Amino acid sequence: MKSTFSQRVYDLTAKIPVGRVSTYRALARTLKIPGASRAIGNALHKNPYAPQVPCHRVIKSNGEVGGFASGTKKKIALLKKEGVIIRQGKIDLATYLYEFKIKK
DNA sequence: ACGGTGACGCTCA
DNA sequence: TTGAGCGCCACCG
Repeated sequence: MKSTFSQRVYDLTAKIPVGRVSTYRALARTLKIPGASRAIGNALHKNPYAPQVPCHRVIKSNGEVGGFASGTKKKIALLKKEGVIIRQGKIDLATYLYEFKIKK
């Protein structure tokens, strides 16, 4: 369906299951635009589908929570509630990272 | 149409 | 390992 880059980001983000997280980088790769990691953050920042799109489940590729419109602290708190254990503001990607199916 | 900004990523020192 | 710089793409004014 014709939609903007951001729209696809929201769609993928909404597919992230509870207790799991994804990275800006992973989303960009899924959209076939590996270098659009920054644009991902930009899209989620505006995120018009707030409760519908769990943008707090999207973190940086290095495991850091990254940023959040309501505050990084809030983001971490939400993730912890979801069952994600965070250490030093970092998340275990090997344990919680959710990988999307990369279309080819 | 143009330029600046931004919830990032990677390389180099 | 930590810190700083450059490059990336999409959106807003």
